[in-house]
Amino acid sequence: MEKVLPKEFYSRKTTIVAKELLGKTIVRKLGDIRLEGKIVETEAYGGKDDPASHAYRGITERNKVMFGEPGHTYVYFTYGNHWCLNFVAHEPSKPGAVLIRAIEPTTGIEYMKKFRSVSSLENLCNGPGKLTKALKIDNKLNGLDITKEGELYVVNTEEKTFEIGVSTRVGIRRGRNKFWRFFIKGNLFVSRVN
DNA sequence: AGTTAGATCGGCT
DNA sequence: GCCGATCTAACTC
Repeated sequence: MEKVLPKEFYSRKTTIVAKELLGKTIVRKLGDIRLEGKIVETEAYGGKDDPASHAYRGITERNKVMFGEPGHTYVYFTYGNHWCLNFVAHEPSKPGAVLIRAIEPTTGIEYMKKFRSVSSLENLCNGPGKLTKALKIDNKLNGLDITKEGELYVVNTEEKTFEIGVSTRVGIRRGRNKFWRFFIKGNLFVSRVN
């Protein structure tokens, strides 16, 4: 049996969860198709303390899941054609979510390539908009419980030792002073090197 | 190798 | 209206 990460895993400080998610495996089920990838890059987004976060200005129809139960997805649309995948993770009564920025594809690679119409493995999932397309993730998966074995969940894969890199976040205007981006050092599938 | 336009949705200083 | 937690394709150098 698989060890699905429980709700308690996500019920901690958002930055801690972002770091802890590195090396874990995302499982995406599409009927009989099974897609998997190892998380190699994440970013933490907070609440009132974080001007870069959607939750900064309080609760809205779009961001309300960031204020809800940890261990659910927050999927949103941006720049006209891109979906971004987040996992809700925070301490009680504080909003927060972890943006999945890159994964290393491990299972179902041929399907992912087809969904993205690219042939290069390195460029398959090395960016937030790319991995959602490869895994066929869109707003239908918003608010999904990822602590249960369903269409999408995260399993605790073998602990391997790796060095964690830390940097400022990517592609934001405000909140550039925070070092809330985490990635596996030296991993080929990280979206960019700082 | 590096830069730029275009795509085109939803939530707001 | 406008701008964003982006990516691709199509250009130029």
